Amino acid sequence: MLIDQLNTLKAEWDASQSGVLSRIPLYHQIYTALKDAIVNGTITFGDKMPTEQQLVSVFDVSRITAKRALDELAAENLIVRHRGKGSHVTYRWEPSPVKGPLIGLIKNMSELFQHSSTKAISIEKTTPPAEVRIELGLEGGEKVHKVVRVHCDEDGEPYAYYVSWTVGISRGFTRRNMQEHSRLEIISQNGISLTHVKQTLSAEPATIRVAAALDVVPGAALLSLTRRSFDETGRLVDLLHGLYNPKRFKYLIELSLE
Amino acid sequence: MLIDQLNTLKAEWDASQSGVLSRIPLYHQIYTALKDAIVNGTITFGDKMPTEQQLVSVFDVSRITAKRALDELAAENLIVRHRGKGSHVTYRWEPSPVKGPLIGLIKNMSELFQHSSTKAISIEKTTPPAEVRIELGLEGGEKVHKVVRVHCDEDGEPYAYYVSWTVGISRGFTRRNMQEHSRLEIISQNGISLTHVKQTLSAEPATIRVAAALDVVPGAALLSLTRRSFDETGRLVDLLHGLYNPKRFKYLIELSLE
DNA sequence: CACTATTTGTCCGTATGTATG
DNA sequence: TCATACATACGGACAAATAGT
Repeated sequence: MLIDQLNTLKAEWDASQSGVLSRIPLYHQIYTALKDAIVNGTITFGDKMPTEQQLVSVFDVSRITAKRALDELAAENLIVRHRGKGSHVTYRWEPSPVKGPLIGLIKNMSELFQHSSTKAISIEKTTPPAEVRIELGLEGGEKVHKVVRVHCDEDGEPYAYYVSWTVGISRGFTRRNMQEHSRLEIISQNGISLTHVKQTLSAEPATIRVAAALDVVPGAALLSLTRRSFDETGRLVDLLHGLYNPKRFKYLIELSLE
Repeated sequence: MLIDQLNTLKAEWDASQSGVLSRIPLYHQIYTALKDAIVNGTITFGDKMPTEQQLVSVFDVSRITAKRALDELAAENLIVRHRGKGSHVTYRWEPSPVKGPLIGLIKNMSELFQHSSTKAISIEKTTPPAEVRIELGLEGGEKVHKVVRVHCDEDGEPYAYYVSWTVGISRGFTRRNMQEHSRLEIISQNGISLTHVKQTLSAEPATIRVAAALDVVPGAALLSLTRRSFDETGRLVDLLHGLYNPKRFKYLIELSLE
């Protein structure tokens, strides 16, 4: 490992020495910094790790602390340590190919629908929670269509979890019908034309329920999409909340600049 | 605070009890869970906090640990504590779902730049990790410009963490210059015209370093953006990886349908 | 008014983990 | 390896303020 690479690690380490990080043990912070460099391929197989003395001088810690950081890497078989020779990386980095469906704007939605299978978990007419009720402009006990779905890719692996609330639907929201037609098609069949859409993308941790459906651990980071669809009068008729497994799904935006 | 709200917190806490988080003190983890509930408005002004004994039984910790979590909240003036009465929330939550800036397509970038302050953590020429090296088509030891930045909103709260790798830059990547000009402007000044951009949006958990910079818990779900910028010959010249705190930042897409 | 349960404040001792020199 | 210091976490004990019976 080059000394300036080490200084780079130190610089970023210094910049983040506030808040939560200060509560984490020093040796573990150094261990993490070095581990990141190894698993990212910045230091590759066979490279020499910084010596304990280098870590002592660069990170300004005691030798025991530096030693422990390296020991933990050795315990994970990321490096090997030899007296007189130093520590060397044994982890072989391999590029991870990106797979899974990519989605762009809403036009691609129907295409996406063809290349993936949808499983409706629940279709019901019920009273929405307060947040949703206010957004849809509903009275107290009014019921609307709630649909929970899971999308799977070609291999049958789940990658998306949807919860949607739709007002003004009188027919078509049946399990059989939703296997053949997309939700937007059914809304259109009910005489509602959606003219305006607002989407926000964000991220949120997986709840236990969603984690089980998407085959991830609870608390895992998920890409989240909130789509508000308005009709020609500007009324919100459809509220969609989508959660995506980032391993199997990415949101692609491609643009040319002039 | 209702007991089932507390159990919800505990469930989320359990879910994230793997990996990095376990190195953070118990009292601080509980403190964070409660603080999130307060600043998110789950528990609002005047509400009663869980008692020390409730925390003890729900989180299965000693009273000292539970007490310290509440004491830290009191030290931040988020709650007040009284003998015999319990602890009550003094923080007034205002319902602004998105405090930070909203961003759409790349045209808004310069505008975004004006409404937020940028802090460059490190600017240097170094050898990138293998992943980046392959994408940029570099030989083994070649060095490129690496810039790590943090964006803050009007209140000075950090909401974005950027790491960028740029090839073919000979001048202008200095700390002073980057305070006045955006990175894309400097690239343009170097005679490189970016004609094509590919962006993918995804989600990933915060590393301890990023967590510290963005003032979130390690492992928290972050919105991630990867932007690949190409010049007129189709060569990748800039690789940007952005991480956004979803509490302060959402990616808005607004479209009209025909 | 006393009595009691609740809830926080303060103190003790002990064990373990972290970090230095 | 040793001695030292500090932080974390546990269990327990008692005191003091509050609210209800």
